[in-house]
Amino acid sequence: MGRHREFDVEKALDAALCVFWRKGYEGASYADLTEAAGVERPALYSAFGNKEALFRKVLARYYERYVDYVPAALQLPTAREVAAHLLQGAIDLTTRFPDHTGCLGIQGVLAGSDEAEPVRQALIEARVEAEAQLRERFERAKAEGDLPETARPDTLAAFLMAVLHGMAVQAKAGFSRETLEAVAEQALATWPAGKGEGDLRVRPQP
Amino acid sequence: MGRHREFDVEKALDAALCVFWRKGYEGASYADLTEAAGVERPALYSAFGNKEALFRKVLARYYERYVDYVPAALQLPTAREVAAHLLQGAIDLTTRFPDHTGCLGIQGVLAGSDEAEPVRQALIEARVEAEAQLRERFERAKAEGDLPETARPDTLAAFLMAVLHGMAVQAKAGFSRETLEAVAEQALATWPAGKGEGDLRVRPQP
DNA sequence: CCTTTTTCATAATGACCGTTATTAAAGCCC
DNA sequence: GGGCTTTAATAACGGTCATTATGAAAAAGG
Repeated sequence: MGRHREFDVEKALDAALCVFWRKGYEGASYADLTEAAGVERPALYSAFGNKEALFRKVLARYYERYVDYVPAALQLPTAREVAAHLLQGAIDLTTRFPDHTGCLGIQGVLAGSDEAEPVRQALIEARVEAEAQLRERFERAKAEGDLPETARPDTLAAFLMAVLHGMAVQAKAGFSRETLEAVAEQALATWPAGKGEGDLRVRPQP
Repeated sequence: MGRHREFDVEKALDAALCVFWRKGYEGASYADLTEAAGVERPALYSAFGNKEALFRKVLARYYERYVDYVPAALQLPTAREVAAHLLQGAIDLTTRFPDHTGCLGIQGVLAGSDEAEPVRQALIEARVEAEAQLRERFERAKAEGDLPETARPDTLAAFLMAVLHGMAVQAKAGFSRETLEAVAEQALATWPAGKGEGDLRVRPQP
């Protein structure tokens, strides 16, 4: 029983996602959030809890709906394809929307006040977990022979994450998709070749 | 004539530098700044102007005193040495101080409120200028033959900057110096060889 | 229809933000 | 040493922050 909720929770979350993406966790105020969502303050609190809880819900949504290329990439057959797909996916994500470029997981809280420390740690943990998945995938690739015996899966994972993070910083600075694709290609040029892999380009032509 | 200033302006700037480095521009409050500097609020205002002016002074100091390895690197004889020195310098800078890791130029304002937009743009411009200097250096290297004719100086500059930014993000997340050195080595593994350059390691052993 | 329950909107909360009067203290010139 | 200038310290400024009390509006049950 009781009154029905009038606003669309999904749309409100999407609006909050955009605001956090653009301004980061601490840079986004409730004035921004309520204006974007078209919903009054108490409605956001009753629906999502406080600001940190709202951000965590938004972050989960972000990973589900925008960073879904990561699990997809991890299932590709070779380590090189995994890396190439991750790079291309990150470029798409960080440059697709002109009004909120970059990556929420990076610019959410890179540095901030003590009050934002839990959120900052949450973002770090998410990145660490992603890197661990990547390392495990490359260990498998090494076992399967599509990475050479001399390859270091942990280093490759850390390197790839560094390039991804750096491209996210550049995307937030307004870099073009073309520039980022050149960066990705250069990153892949370093990629150790497995058995019978000679073509080192991002998207091999037939 | 008039009363002499009692606090050390240089030390106050150093203190503010540390605070901004740790918490970013908007994350640092005047309560933090005055406590770190041991100086009351009005003294900071009369000596440096408002928060943005203080940050810009701090940023200039940061480049002078901490990022001085960049102009030094640009004068090295080969493009590869330039890249290697930049990578090593960034690793040193971003991991040397355990209480303020990462890079002020990155985590100062990556994303923030509208009020921080001018500072954000200033940081972007500084990075763009650094990348332009790097590109020019690599163009010279190409002309001098220590980069091959197929090399793209703009791409190499953007790639190197991406790796540097990514390492700064990782350093702020607490990554160890050893990990970052492995990342740097992997980044250099792709480096296009000039005439008679075969050794692609970061620090060649005798 | 009336009560109950939930949501809505208005507006207020205390705390902290960056910034600045205001007043007292300290040093130089005449 | 008095007048003048600059700095120091206290305390306040208006504004915005995240958060919430309050009461009206709306829907369901009995």
